[in-house]
Amino acid sequence: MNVEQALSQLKEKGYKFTGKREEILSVFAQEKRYLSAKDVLSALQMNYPNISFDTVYRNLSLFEEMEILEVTELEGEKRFRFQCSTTRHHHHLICLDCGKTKQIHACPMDWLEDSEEEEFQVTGHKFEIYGYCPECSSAAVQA
Amino acid sequence: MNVEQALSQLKEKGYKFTGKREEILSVFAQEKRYLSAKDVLSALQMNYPNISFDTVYRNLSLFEEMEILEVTELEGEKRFRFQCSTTRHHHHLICLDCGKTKQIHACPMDWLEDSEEEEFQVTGHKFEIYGYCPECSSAAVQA
DNA sequence: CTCCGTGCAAAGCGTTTGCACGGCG
DNA sequence: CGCCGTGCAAACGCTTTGCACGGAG
Repeated sequence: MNVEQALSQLKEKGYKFTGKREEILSVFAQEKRYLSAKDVLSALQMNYPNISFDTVYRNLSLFEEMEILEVTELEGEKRFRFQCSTTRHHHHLICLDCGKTKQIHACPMDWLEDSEEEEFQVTGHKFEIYGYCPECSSAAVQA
Repeated sequence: MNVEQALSQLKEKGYKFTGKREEILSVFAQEKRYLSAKDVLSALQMNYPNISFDTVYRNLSLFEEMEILEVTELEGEKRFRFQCSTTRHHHHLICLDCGKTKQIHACPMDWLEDSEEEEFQVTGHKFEIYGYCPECSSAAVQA
């Protein structure tokens, strides 16, 4: 997935093309890490000083719905990142400082014995590993 | 862990014994599932009609700090449950409807190849399976 | 008698929604 | 030129905090 694909997906579904939408997408395309709504707002304020939280939230929700962005909830707030892969199921190591991620292709659900979940009607799961990426952990040592 | 142990732990650390604290603990001891602050408030309002959210939150935080309760964040709100085990690491299947849980003793961290996490300084992880317990899924069918 | 625990009220934070206008298609 | 996207403002839900009083130790 890249910005062009996302934009044409918007067009297909009858959503309009706007400079703000393009820029939100390019921020995610460049950063490739988890960002909060606040992060996105700050990034957009350079070129759009009057942009509001509403617009950011509305577009983030739209992109989530269209599966252009992945979402997770971390420390009480939603974080979004560009979809790594629409086809392959995966999990992440997540840097608690900068939001950078590393993919993990193994999924614990594959290893569970069926007996473990047999009584429950399973609808989803979450597996995330938290920590600090090389850059952020070395910064922490200096501080 | 049971209510008595929790109460004596409070005493040890110099915290006072109050009827509300005891009742919050007994609610968790009886329910043995994830409850939101609102759930706890409702439960306490029977015997303490004037109890406030502040008291509930303050005590939940205290119990969390003392490791009497486990916490997770689900659908934008904190949920608490009585500590299953202070010694053995575990994960849960969680019913999204009633908060009931089923322990899973296997931990995906044990199965990961070390290479996967070598660059990150890992501080924690979350593995939860969501779904509906037998009671709640049969209720859903009827509805 | 001394703090700690509590209720009240207000504020805090992230997020959502109603409204009217302006710009994309 | 019609409707979607936007900014503004207000409201929302969950949680936290300042204050003064009352009850546990």
